[in-house]
Amino acid sequence: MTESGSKNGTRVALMDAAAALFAEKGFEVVSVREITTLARANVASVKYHFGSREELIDAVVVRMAKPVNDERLRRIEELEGFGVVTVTELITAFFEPLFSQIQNSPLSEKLFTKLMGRVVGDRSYELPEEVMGQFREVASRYVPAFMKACPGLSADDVFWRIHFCFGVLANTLTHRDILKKISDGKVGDEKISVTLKRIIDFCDAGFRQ
Amino acid sequence: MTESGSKNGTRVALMDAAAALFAEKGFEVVSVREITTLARANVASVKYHFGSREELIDAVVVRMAKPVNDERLRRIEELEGFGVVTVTELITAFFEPLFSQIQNSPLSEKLFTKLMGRVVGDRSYELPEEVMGQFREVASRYVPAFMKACPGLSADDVFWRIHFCFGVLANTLTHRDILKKISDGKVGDEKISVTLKRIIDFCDAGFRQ
DNA sequence: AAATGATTCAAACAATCGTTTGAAAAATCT
DNA sequence: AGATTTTTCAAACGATTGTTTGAATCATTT
Repeated sequence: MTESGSKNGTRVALMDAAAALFAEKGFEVVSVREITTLARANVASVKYHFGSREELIDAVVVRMAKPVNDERLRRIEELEGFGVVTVTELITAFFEPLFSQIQNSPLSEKLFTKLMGRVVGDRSYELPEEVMGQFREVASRYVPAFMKACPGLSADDVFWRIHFCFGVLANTLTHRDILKKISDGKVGDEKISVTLKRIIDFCDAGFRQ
Repeated sequence: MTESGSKNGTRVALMDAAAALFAEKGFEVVSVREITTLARANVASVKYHFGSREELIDAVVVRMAKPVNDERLRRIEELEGFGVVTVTELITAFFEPLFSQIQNSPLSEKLFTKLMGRVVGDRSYELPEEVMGQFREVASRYVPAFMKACPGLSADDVFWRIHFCFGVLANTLTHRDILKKISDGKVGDEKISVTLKRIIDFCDAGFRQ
């Protein structure tokens, strides 16, 4: 047996435990022993199933990112089939796939969201090459589409604004709970789909200025 | 001698070295020995001058944040003296003070910017209580001002959009170098004042929608 | 110059880190 | 059933972590 059969109990338990801890604390500050303890597995199981701590992180990140980038490609293909594409449509097609797997995830909505924020925004570790490749492909499709949708803008402007959209997204997903603090608990309780709508509207207005 | 005389050589050398390393790598992943080595000081000097690693981080963060929040208060006071205040003015008054000390800093513009991004955006460590207090005071002045400047918006909307502005700011400052990568080196070389103008324009449009 | 206080230093502290070992246990195959 | 492979496990590996010690050195004061 080599791949994702039904009896990979420990393997997925490790990934699930790691995902929950990474979401809460960040990739760099979670120890192998924390993960194995939460997963009720032996310390050595990480080395056995993944090779190293770093490769466990990679596996968790790939599991999060792969379906996202796949659907991003699917959606822009669909969009461009219809002819003219607007900035609003591009931003939506780029952001919405982030949550397509939220139901299939072993994580709660809160943790899923937080981990996704770290995956797209935390650059204190290096993205696995597999994800980098996916992202390069996504970028090669979306960047020209943004250019075409904004004929008045220079390449500089487009790149910067895409970067800003990333910022809004990553920070909001990772630190959605902070809003409750700075608003004395009055703001911040809503489903991620509602928040995503806010994010898209904000980025859309910022992008189109 | 107790405070900031001329012969606090080691103390400020430690803070400068720590600041540079925190900027490059983040607060959590820099060891005391890295800091003392860069500062050409003994390992024990951190304990002697600051008490602990955590308190050294606090000292560095306070040194960054104090002048920022002071000038934020000064500027909103000045603004409100003139009567009606616009969103654009508020965002500008909130963002520009981030770089008022960039010339006085021992760090390069690049590192200063990156560290400032981490100070405002990295929540993997707890802000020192002193900075939290400053920030609560700043928020108590700016949030109502934003409310008043946007009479049509609910409190929820205002809080969320302020949060989004934070996201753009923190992510852009911390990861300004990433833009060079994703644009194949064609975009990303400009003074921080130019980038700040972009950020303010983006946030302004996003806020006012 | 002698005394006092502030600072530096090499060395070691206990704790934790990711990783490795080799044998026991479990599952699978012949 | 026996043989073989896969998986688990307790224990220990060397390296690194933040912190602590106590004596040596420096600066300042009496």
